[in-house]
Amino acid sequence: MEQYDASKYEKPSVAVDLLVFTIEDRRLKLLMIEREEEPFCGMPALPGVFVRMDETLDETAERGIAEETGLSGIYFEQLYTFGDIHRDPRMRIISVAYMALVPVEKLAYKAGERVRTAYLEDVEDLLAGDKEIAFDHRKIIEYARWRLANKVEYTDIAFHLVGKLFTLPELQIVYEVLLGKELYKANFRKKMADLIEETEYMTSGEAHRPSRLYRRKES
Amino acid sequence: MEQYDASKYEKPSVAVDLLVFTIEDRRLKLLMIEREEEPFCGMPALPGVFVRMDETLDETAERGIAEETGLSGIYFEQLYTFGDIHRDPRMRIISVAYMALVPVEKLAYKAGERVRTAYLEDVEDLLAGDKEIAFDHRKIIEYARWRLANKVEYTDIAFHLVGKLFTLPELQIVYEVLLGKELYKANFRKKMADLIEETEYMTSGEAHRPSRLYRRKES
DNA sequence: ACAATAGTGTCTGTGAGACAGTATCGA
DNA sequence: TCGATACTGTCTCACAGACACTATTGT
Repeated sequence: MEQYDASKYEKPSVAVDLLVFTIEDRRLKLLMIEREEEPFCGMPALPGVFVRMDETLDETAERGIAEETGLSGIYFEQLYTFGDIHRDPRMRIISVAYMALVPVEKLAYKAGERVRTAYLEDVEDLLAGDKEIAFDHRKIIEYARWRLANKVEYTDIAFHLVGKLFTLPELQIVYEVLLGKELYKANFRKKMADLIEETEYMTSGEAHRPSRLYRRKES
Repeated sequence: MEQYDASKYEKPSVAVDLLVFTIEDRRLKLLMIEREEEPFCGMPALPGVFVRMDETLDETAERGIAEETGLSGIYFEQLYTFGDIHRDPRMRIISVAYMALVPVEKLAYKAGERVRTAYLEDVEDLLAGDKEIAFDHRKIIEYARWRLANKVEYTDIAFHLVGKLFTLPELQIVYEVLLGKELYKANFRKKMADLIEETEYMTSGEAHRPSRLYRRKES
């Protein structure tokens, strides 16, 4: 890095692209926007914001999430950085992709106050077929989808897609959607046993046996 | 991203920092350089290069690896992007960290022709104590160390740290060093059985039973 | 013969997978 | 009572862990 005065050279722009995932009606959904300008006008795209000089990448991501959803304090993590030269045909933009996970109730709660026109799109539908997606965002979404399926197997990431209190059938649906396959409830409960704590609460009002509510064990 | 003309604003510089790992004498080693300028003059640092406008991030990483080691075609992957505001006290530099893995024989072979003064440092020694490391490179190295230990458990990443032909005891050492614990050879061999193929070759010349050479199964 | 390392056979416990059964609500 | 979903008990099988044993080289 020595012998190189960076200020003399042309620099790329740096942006953060956001993948806000949630689960609704047993389907994985992603927050998308419809582009209203060229290039890729009219096509679905990931929401994104440019990195400002006075904020870290994580702060940029937080700001972007707040702008799109009105929410703060939700779970997010850096995904990958995409740096192909012409990924944006206008100019060189390096994009640091961030993935956020929100329980759908939180998202619904803030939907009315949303600043920009963002909508939830079914991820499997979006990726199926050859539907066009702006920029290299298809690749980004495919990578995130893959990472999500992977991480659910060896981390507790699924808990970010349910609320503070949840039933085991509800949590099981999250796992099933992310893994793309059905699980046996008996085995699922055994596997989760060490990660959760019973509460005294039960669901009610539905035409079948109520379900106990659990919380995540802190440990 | 609309309504924002990036060209009007000040932009950060983007660099690629490199973590070239190898295993030597049953220890994990990392290619480091000694800084010869302020800031952090005299301190160990990761080699790094700035991203040029006409190359992707992967190409930047390849170029950097070639500059430091003279090698091309070795395994590398993007690690994480570090974007703290003052991680470089001179100016805003966003760093995309890349991790490369090389069998030590390859590195030794090219050591004579090295362009810059880089040297191998024992990673555990480097991270132990409070030895100072330039920039936020300690954090980057710790993250890479953690990721390596993690990935060895659920990927085939360890194979990149041995040559095309290797003995099972040799491969086991790689696993043991990355995991930081000893393994039982009988169990290790069973676990590897599906991933490797016997060759007709054996080691020779050492004062004990020769060892069969294997290669990675393509499958 | 001995030191040193390579390689094998086998027992055990744990945990995933599979499935059949019981429990409890509203209608 | 019935439909629907919540929840439990238990069998099997694969595999990780542990350990004791045998094999083959150079000196």
